[in-house]
Amino acid sequence: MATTTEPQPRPARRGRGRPRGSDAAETRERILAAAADLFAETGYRATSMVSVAEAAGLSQTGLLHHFPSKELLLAGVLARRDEQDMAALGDDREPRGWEVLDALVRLVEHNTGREPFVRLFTAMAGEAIDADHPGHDWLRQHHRAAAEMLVSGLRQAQADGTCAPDAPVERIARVTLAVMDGLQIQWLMDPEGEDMAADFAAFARTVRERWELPARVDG
Amino acid sequence: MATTTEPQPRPARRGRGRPRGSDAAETRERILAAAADLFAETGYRATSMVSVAEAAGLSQTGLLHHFPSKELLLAGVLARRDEQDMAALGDDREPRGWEVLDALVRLVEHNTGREPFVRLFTAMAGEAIDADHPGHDWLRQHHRAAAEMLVSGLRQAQADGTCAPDAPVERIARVTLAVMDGLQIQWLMDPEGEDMAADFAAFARTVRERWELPARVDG
DNA sequence: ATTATCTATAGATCTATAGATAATGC
DNA sequence: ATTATCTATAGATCTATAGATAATGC
Repeated sequence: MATTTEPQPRPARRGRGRPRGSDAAETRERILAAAADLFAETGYRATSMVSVAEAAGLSQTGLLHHFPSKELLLAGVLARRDEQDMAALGDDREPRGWEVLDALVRLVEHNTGREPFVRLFTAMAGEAIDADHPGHDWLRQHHRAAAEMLVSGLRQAQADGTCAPDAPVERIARVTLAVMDGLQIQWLMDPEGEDMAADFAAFARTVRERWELPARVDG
Repeated sequence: MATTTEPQPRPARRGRGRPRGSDAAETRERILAAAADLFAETGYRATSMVSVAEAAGLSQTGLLHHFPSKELLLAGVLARRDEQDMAALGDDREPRGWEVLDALVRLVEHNTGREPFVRLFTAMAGEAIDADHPGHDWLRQHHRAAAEMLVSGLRQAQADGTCAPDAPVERIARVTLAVMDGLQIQWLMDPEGEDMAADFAAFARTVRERWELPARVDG
């Protein structure tokens, strides 16, 4: 069931010229929101510009005025997604030891409430593996950034003695992100049935149990 | 880089009627192999029947003779994938306690050598989340079967006392499969760089360390 | 007669360009 | 003058049907 993207009836027949009170920024945002939902459901390649235009309530050429090509539209959608991701992470951005893991747990909890957002990522993770996909670099960048955040947090925990020095931090990072991505797929297949937040939190707990050291009481 | 699917030059100009020595079964297999690779790279929806026909070395209508619609072609590809999966698991099919986990570790190792196969699954996992996708039920079935295999193995381990009775077997199953799926994405993004078999084996070890009990020595 | 292939083609798309038109902003 | 929208349309596809033709198998 498409929650978000019923093809908006264009606000009255607009006819030719520029409509009274049209707002470029607002239209752009409407387009990006519609495109994000459609790319999330059907993927980038299988989504037509016409369907995006319809969902955003303008003609296909109206859409092309704001985004001159489909590829530029994707770029816009992905950039917007990154901004939203930043906003969701908030202060959790800079890693402070084990708190990176807590931040991820909070992020997964937060994602529970924004299915279309998660769906967009999963759709991209599926189709942008192909090196020729216009979202390929974005996906690589996204993975790299997430891994670096986790690794640098864990390294910091090792530095201040709260994480075992022999913990394989890079492996832990890769597996942790794999759990996140994998649980998202399962959750999207059955959003009512699966509790991905609880599963991920439980996984995070086992990681800590395995590698956390008691904080030194010095000073 | 497409490893597998260079558009096969059709074996000489074939012209109209039935070619001498044509073999339906062999042609079908050639088609399915080509389609699997293309669906794996570009996804189902974005792959055209013409491209499949070219890769298999016949005309588009020749392809339609063997698979009367694109949807039936997908069904054929997925059925073939399941058969190959069965073959790869072999005797590991029936779960015997902790051995299910070993079987999965072996499967991941095996998958390291068949990138297109893994790619097909990941592509489907991405696009078939959409309930309208013709592969949706297959994906659900695939997940269910995998989870059931793991769960029943772990339950058996609990029954014979080698797994802690309070182990959350269903959660362990979900997280384990999530790790598999997630590592596949990372590996496909960089098949040289990532060692998904080692990562998964390490994860499997931590699961056992956490929940395995020493076998009772009775009898 | 059945089967495996092809050519020709219909009918729907799909992306993008060209150019008209009406509102905004200097 | 610039901007936001539209109509019209070109040129590529894309799936599928109709029907011809040559080999196979009874």
